[in-house]
Amino acid sequence: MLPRDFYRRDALDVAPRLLNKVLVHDDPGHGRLAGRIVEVEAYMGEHDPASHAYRGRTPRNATMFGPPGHLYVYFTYGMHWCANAVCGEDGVASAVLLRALAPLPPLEPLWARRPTARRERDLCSGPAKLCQALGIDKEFDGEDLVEGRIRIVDDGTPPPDEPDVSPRIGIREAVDHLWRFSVPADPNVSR
DNA sequence: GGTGTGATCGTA
DNA sequence: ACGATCACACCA
Repeated sequence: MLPRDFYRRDALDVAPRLLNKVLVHDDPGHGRLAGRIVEVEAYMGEHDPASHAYRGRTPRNATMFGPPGHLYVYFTYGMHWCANAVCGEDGVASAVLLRALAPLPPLEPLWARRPTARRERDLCSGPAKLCQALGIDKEFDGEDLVEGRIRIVDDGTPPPDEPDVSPRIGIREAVDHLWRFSVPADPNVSR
C-alpha cells in the first residue's frame, strides 16, 4: 500500500512516481478489478489554468482541496467519469489524472464492464475507460486510497527510469506544459 | 495509421 | 455554452 506521505508532494512530483503502481478496486461479490498505471497527467490546482481548481473551490472540485491520498472523481461530457489521485497538503488543490492502465487478472470482470471493447488494449486505455472498467463513479469521489475500497499498491515494480513525457491531452489552456507521463512502448497508453 | 462528428448532461 | 471523452464512420 502506498502511504499517505507518498501523495503529500505536488502533483508534478507524484505523477511520474505513480507509473507502474497498481490501482485495485476490491468489489465485494464482484471480485477484484485491477490495472497497472501506465499513463498519468499532473494538474497543479489554483495556479494551473487547465485545472478544475483554477477558479477556486466549488462543490464539484472540493475533494481536490482536501487531504492527500484520496480519489477525486468527476463527471464530464454528459456521460463519463474520470479519476484523480489528490496530492499536496490539506487545503492545496493538486491532483494526478489517471489516464490509462494495463489490465491485470482476472480480466473477465473488466471485459464485462467494457462491453464495447474488442481488444485487450481497449479495456483501460483512457481516463473514462479505466473508470468504467473498474466500476469507478461518483460514489467513489473522496474515497481514501490508503484505507478505502479503492487503493493504489506498490507491487515492487519500479517506475520507468525515463518515462515518456508529452503535453496534456484534451485541454485548451496551458497546452505547452509537458505534464503527461507514460510508460514507454506500453500498448495501453491512450492514442 | 489518421481525422471528423455525434452523444449527453452537470457545472459555472 | 462547454467540457481533463468515447465510439464509430470513413479515408489511407
